[in-house]
Amino acid sequence: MENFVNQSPSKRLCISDVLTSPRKKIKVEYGEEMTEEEDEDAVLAEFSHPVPWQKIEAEGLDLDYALLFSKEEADHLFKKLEEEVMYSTGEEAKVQVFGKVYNIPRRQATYGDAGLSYTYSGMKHLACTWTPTLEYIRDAVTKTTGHTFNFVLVNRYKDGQDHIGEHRDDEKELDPLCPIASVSLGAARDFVCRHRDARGKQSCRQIEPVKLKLAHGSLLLMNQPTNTFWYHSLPVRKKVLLPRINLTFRRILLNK
DNA sequence: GACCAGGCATGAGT
DNA sequence: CACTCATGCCTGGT
Repeated sequence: MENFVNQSPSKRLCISDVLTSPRKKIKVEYGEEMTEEEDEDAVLAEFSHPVPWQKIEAEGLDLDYALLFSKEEADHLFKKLEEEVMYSTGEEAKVQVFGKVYNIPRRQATYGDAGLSYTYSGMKHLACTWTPTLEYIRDAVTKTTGHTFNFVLVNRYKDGQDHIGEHRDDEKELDPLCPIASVSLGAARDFVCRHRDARGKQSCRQIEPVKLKLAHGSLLLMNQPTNTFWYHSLPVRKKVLLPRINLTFRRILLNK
């Protein structure tokens, strides 16, 4: 546990904890200065309260972590997603690894702008049209980060047995200028990142893995060039008994 | 018992 | 064409 990144909320905020909002930089301290611009825009104001971001950096790794939703709002969003999201079944829920076909150890769904599709792990997935709750969360992420997204991959882990193995989100069809924004709802889960050169028996480098606990209502931004050099996974955690829903918002390049 | 790292030995993508 | 490498499970260590 000792090499987990310290995510204690009591962490003292400092001047470097600054977020670039769509319109301007917002100081992190509470008792923020409200500008005329924000005053006018109630919708923006809803999510432009100072979010205390935590920057997580290592060689070739650049993450931003924050709590985006209160417990109450996150509870509500989780419940709505449980009602709205329809997950893949049958062939769409299988994956081929080392020549063998398996059912994926989680439930998965793809939503996004009309006509979009996303290919990963050799499978092409057509996006369903956005649900109201997915649009709401997407817009909250956009207001907080200044990035727009046209696609979301939904992963539901029913308990600590459900998981995802080490991989990179390095698909060619992703817009390299846009980070992947990962929203967590439900049970907190460990999230492990490993540098590509520190994997395997004859790994050429000794680089410590970066471990995070992704909390209910949190947002993790995976900035460039993280996905070029670092693999990430959500390992099995036998003691976790409750479900978690993860939304990874992405920008897919058109006409690809 | 929980967790982790390595092996897998086929096949798709570049 | 000759590579690289895998969003999975299993096994044997700690």
